[in-house]
Amino acid sequence: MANLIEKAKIQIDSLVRAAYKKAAQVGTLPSGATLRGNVEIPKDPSHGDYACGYAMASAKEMKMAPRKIAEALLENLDLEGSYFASCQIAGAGFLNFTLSENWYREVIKTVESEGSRYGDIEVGKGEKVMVEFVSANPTGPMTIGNARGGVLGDTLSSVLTKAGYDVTREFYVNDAGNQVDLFGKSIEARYLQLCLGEDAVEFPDNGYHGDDIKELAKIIYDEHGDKYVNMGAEEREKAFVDFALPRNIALMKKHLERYRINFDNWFLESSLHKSGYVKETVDLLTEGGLTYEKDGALWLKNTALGADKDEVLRRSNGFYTYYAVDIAYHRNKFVERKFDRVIDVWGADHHGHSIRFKATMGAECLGIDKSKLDFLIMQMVRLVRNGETIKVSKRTGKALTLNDLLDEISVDACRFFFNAKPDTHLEFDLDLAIRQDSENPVYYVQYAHARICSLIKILAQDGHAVPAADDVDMGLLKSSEEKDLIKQISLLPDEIRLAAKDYDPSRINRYVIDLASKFHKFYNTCRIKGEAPDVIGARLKLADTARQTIKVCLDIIGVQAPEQM
RNA sequence: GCGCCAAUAGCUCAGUUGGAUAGAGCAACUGCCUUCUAAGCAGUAGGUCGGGGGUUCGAAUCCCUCUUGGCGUGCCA
Repeated sequence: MANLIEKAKIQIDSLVRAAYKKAAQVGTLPSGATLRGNVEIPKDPSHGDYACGYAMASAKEMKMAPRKIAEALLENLDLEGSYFASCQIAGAGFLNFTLSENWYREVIKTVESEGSRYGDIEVGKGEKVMVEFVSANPTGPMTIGNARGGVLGDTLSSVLTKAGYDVTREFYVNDAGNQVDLFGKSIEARYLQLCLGEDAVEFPDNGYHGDDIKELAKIIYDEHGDKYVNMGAEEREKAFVDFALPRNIALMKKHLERYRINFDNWFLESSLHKSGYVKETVDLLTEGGLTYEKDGALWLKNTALGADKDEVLRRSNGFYTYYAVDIAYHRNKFVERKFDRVIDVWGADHHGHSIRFKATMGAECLGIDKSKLDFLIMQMVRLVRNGETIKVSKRTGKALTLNDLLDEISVDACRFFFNAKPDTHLEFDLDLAIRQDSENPVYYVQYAHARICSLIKILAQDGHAVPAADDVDMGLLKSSEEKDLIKQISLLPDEIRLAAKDYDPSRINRYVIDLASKFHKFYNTCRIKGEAPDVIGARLKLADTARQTIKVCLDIIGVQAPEQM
């Protein structure tokens, strides 16, 4: 449960503070100054393992040259028994620290004792968090956009779990409202076309043109023939929706499971209507003086809450808008289910909505603390095929579905690919993705894992088991490749912290690629078989520690860690 | 028009939240397997960090402005 990086940084901070105290007592530095600045890991290894810029940051207050301050601090620095072997002054006044054996042992021992829980930290303090994601319309199959949102939401949930939050994954099912009516009308039109001929019925404006709608009509037709032709339209549409919607929802569940996403909860929009919760919520807003009527519709005074425009809550035909339902849904999340924090993973096409919606959440009468609602806005996926951008749209039915995608690309490759930084536009080149097998970085990482497994197996045959950390002489791990690998391993808990703080699970991808790279370098430089027994033990232990850490990362991303490739 | 997001090597992207000489992976070129997995490693080459101002010891990073691209601005969701 320890964040190794923080441990090291905190230790440097207290070591330097102690040094300052001593220097002030001796009189080489002015007393009473507050030491400022922070500890970092320099990107250039020749600048030490850890570095701090206290001397520069304090120069103004102490009215001394940064280098002079650094010298005074160094003179009074006592590294005895610490994680650090030495400290040097460099550049404008940086204090550069070099790690000691104590530290390397600490890392190996931490991974050994924490195992699959390595990387777990406690910043979340058990807070109840909901991550709502995918929430695709059940009127059709999930698209490539849902593939991205799915991985982001799922991986973010895993990251937050490791960061110590109590996470609930939720899928919001839009099983009511306009688009469901349109769904029914679309099936109806296809059905009647089957019964009466292509030209007998006009397809509704804005209807769903996808082949999946035709298939649904065909299934109904095959089973029931033309028995619905003479039925009243309303009754018929309802029958079709009652048949097709649960079927589509079941299919989404199945496809998401294939994609290794399992939701804790599937929340039905219709439940909010049935229980009267939508009406109750809108009434609250009216009582709070935040609504008005215009042209027969009920409006929300969202501008009074800081938004750039007002919103319709109830249309003149008496139906509630998605906006009203969304307010009710979020009131349910916070007020009824008492989540400490809610994260909605939305596409960039809902960005404007998210800003206005956040303003609405500030309405006092709702009893919600709007700062507890966060959005993870992900940019759109541009699908490219044969060098051409394909416009993704469910309405026109041209979208590539998630399930079709998984027929062509492995789940591992797909999950790894889509776990990219949320705020960049992602270009998905289908031709490239299909032949991505040996090119995809996911295989680079998996290969490292398989290599280690094989290594351990072969050495076991020679009678060399992976030793316990206490039986390893850390002093034998002295090459830069070995040290770099241990240092990389030590970063994981801090990566979890940052990924959780920034809602950026793609950090784990970058981290584990780096980790695999450090391992491959170690593997090529440091041989194991044929070395002296204590060297074999130390290196085997290091390799196994790397293996465990890779496994933890792949588990977070939802990618398999193969034992052989 | 207004709002939000972006722009870094030929391509896809990093850049530890203001730090030291801007980094990887693909693609190109050169080496390394009779020894633990070559799906790997080492090396070469590739840059006006979209343009211009400003803030300071110090800017790819913060502020202003312009350019280009994406998304939004519905009694759709």
